[in-house]
Amino acid sequence: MSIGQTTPIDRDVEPLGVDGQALSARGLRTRRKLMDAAVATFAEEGWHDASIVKITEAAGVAQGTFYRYFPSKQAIFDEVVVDLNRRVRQAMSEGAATGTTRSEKEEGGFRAFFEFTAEHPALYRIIRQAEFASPAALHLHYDRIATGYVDGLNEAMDRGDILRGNPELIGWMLMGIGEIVGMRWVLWNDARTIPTDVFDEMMAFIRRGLGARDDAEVQ
Amino acid sequence: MSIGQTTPIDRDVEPLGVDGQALSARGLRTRRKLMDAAVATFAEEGWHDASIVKITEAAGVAQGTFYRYFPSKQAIFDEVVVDLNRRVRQAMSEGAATGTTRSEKEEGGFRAFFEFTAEHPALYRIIRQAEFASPAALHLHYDRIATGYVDGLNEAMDRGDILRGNPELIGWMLMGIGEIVGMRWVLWNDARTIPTDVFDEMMAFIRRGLGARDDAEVQ
DNA sequence: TTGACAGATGAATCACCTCTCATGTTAGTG
DNA sequence: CACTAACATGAGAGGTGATTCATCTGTCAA
Repeated sequence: MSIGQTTPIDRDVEPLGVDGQALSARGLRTRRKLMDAAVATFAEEGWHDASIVKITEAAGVAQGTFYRYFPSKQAIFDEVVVDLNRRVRQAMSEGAATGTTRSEKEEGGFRAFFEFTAEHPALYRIIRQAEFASPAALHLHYDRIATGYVDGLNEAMDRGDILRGNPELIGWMLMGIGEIVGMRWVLWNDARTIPTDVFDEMMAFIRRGLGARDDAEVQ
Repeated sequence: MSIGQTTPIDRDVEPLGVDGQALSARGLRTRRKLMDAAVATFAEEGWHDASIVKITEAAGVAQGTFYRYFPSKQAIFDEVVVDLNRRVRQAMSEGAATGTTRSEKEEGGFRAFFEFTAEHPALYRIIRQAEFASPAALHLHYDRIATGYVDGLNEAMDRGDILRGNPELIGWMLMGIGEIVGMRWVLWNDARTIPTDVFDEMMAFIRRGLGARDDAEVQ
């Protein structure tokens, strides 16, 4: 892969109850219901208005049940961020893997990102919350995505496919472009995906910025 | 100016009290104290933790006084966003005006943006809040900055200084790059300004992306 | 100096929140 | 089929928040 996720996507660990005990199948099911409800509720209502009452209502469990699985509202929020981050990187990685040429792979990652944005607007809304709700989770989210770009960029530079430069900076710039274009043309348009002409021009800008040479089959 | 604010910066209107009455010099002073306190408090504590109690305490007035000037917490937040937006665009516009060549002007706007970010971290923190606290204000913030780019980009295209393309898209991409690079290298580094090498490489990436021809005196 | 009114006050209201806990329920095992 | 450990419940304890309002104070024109 050229420019996309190459670092392996971290796997879920089987979660425990607050008491540190392993969970039964039933417990696991309840915990998942709470996670799903939390994603939806945080995305719709925001950190503060997403109360435990609303989350547990959406999950169809009692308030007390929440505290069998998460020590606090903060804890479930952090886990939601990590979970969404893992999923978007997974999607980008898979998107990049579909192409054969360097350029196709590059585009595949971006396209996957925009599709994920369209299907999970929660990602955006929750990440923006994280500035205050959980700065550490926010940091981690951006860092992990940027890091995902670095290996691919280094390889592309080694092959002479793009100009040599600071891969971290380039990774962050690509992320910034993707984020703002996704917000403007996917989220705000309430679109299933980004308009073709916008996507194409964006990719052309990026290719010129990277100093990309013409396409070549990768590997 | 080439790529920077060209649309005139909207001026403040003299504000009124909640009852619609004009304010005396004393009232104006109190209102300003509340605005300043609100910027600082929203930036430090976030939308929800920035209570009216804390804002009025920071301003040195009683809780009740707040409601003589703002009908609600929401109202002062919106006004804070509009105010910061006006100030950052002002700064970018002035930064762009210092250069003589197209390229210098282009850089001047970005540099001013990063300096503003370093001096007023509140902008970032408050804008991210706005996703939930005031989506309309968020929308307006980004739209106004993007619009500011459009005229400059159109002129540069007409002169043949940069490749022809969708100026709105380009404006948004530049904004996305500035925002994320500012977050990573100014805010997170707690830096007085962006490192030179990062800034230079960012500008080089942008110039290539724009398809900029070599420098020429503007006008 | 005084009258009038804009400006300022802060206790009180009502709403809602997180988190705890004593108690009830479920499901799988011997 | 009884037992028991894991699971689930929801009422409330203990807080905090936005907003209102009856009342007081400062200022300035006459």
